[in-house]
Amino acid sequence: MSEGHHLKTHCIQLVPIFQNLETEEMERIASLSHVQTYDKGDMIYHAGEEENFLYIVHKGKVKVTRLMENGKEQLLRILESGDFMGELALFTKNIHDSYAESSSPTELCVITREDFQEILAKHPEISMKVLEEVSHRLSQAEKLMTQLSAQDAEIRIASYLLDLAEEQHTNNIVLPMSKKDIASYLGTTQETLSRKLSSMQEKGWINQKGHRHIRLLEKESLFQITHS
Amino acid sequence: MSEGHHLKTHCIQLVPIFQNLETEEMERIASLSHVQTYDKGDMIYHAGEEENFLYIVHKGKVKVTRLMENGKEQLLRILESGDFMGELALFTKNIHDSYAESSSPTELCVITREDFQEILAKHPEISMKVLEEVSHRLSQAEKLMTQLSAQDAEIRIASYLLDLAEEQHTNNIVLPMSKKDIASYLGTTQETLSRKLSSMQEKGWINQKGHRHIRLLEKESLFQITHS
DNA sequence: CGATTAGTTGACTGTGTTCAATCGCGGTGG
DNA sequence: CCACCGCGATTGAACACAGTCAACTAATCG
Repeated sequence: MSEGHHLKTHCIQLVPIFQNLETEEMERIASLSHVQTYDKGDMIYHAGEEENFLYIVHKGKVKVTRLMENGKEQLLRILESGDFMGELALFTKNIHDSYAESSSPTELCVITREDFQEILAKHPEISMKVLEEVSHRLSQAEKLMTQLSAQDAEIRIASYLLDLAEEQHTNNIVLPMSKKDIASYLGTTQETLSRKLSSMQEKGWINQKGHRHIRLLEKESLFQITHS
Repeated sequence: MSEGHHLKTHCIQLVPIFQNLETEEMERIASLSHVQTYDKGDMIYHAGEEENFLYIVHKGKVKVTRLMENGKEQLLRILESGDFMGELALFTKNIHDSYAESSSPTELCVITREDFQEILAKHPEISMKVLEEVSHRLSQAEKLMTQLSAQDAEIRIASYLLDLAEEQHTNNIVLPMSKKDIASYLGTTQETLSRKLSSMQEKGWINQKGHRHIRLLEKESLFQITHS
C-alpha cells in the first residue's frame, strides 16, 4: 500500500459523512479520491469556474468568500478538518459563485462529480449524512442572515462572541480568524469592529489579550444588549 | 376512494421530490400524509415549538420569518406550491427557530418525522431530490447574505428588481409580496424602500403602477449601480 | 363608493463607513 | 533570548446613509 493510498484512506476516514462504512468500502472510495495540497494563500477555486468536484478538508483551513457587487468581500464560512464543499456540483454543471482560498497549509481530498454520484447511488445512507450537513448549514446561514440585517453592529458582535464562548466551552475565547475576516463575516468593517470591542472593554465587559484572545467578563451584559 | 384521499394523492403528485414514483408507491406515501388547511394570517408553527413534521405546500403561500434579537422580523423565504419546509426535523428533535405564517388560504400536506424517514429509507432517490433542493436553498441563502451586507440599500433593491425581471422573463415585473415584506427580505425598512424606488422613478429608471407593478425602463442603469 | 390597509413623504438623529495616520503585537533572524 | 520589522489593529475626524416617528395620501377590496 503506497504512502499516497494510505493518506487517502486516512482522509476519507476522517470525514463524518463516510463514517459507519465497511473498511473495504472505505478503501474503494479512497481509491476514487485524490489528494491536493495547498499553501497558505493559494486559491482552490475561483468564482466563474465550473464546479466539478467535491472537496473534503483533511488538514488546514479553507476560507470561502463571495465578492459583493460593489467589490467588497463577504466571508461565507471557514472549513476545517472534516468539512466539505462543492456539494452543488452533484446535480448540475454549476458555476462557482464564490472563492475558496487556503488560509493555512491545507490538504484536501477531491472526488469528481461522477465518482461521488456513483458512491451515493451505492450508499444511500451517505446521502442522508450529506443532507444532514447541508440542512445544518442552511440553518446556520439563515441565522447569520438574520444577524446581518440587525442594523446594530454591537449586537452582531456580542452575539458572535457569545456563540464562540459556547462553541469553545470557555469564557477565554480564541478568535478563529483575523479581525479583518471576522468583520467581513459580520458584515462590517475592521475599524467598526475594533471600536466596538474597545468600547466593550472600557465598559468592563471583555478583556482583550493580544490580537486573538478575548476573555468575556460580563456575559450577562453582552446577552442583554442582544435582546433590545 | 374518499375525497380526502384523492386530495392527498394530488398533493403528493404536485411535489418535485416525489416525482418519478410508481402510482401505487405515491398512493402509499399519500396515505401517510394528512392535509391541513389554513386561512390567511394563521400561524403554522412558532419558534420554540418542537419540529416534528415535514410540510409540503399544496396550495397558497407561506411566509417564513425569523425574529431578530432586537425584535424586528427578517423574512427568510416565501413558499409556494410544491415547496417544502421542516426538513431539519428529519435528523434530530429540533426546536423551530423561525415562524411560519400562511399568507393566503393555504393547503399543506404534513408528514411525521418517522413516516418520512421510513419513506426515505425505502426510496433513496427521494433523499437525493431533497438534497438537491436544500443545496439550492443554501446557495440562495448565501447569495442573500452577501446582498444583505452590501451596506447600500439602493444596490440591494436594484439587484432584487433585476432578479425578479429574470425570474419572470419580463421587464413588467409583479412584486411577489407586499413592499413591507420586500423591505424585510432586503434587510431595510418600508420607508427606505419607498424612497429609493421613488428616486429611481425620478431618474427615469423604473415606472411604478399601483402597489405591485413595476416596469423596468433602464435595466442598464440599474445594473451599473450594482457594480460600484 | 367608502373604509381599511398599504405606501409615501418630511425632518431629524444616530450609527457606521471612509480615509488617513499611528500603534503595537508577534514572528523572524541574529 | 532579545531586537527588529512588517502587517494587523487601533484611533481620529468628517460625512453620508438609513432608521425613526409622525402625518399624510393612494390603492384595493368588499
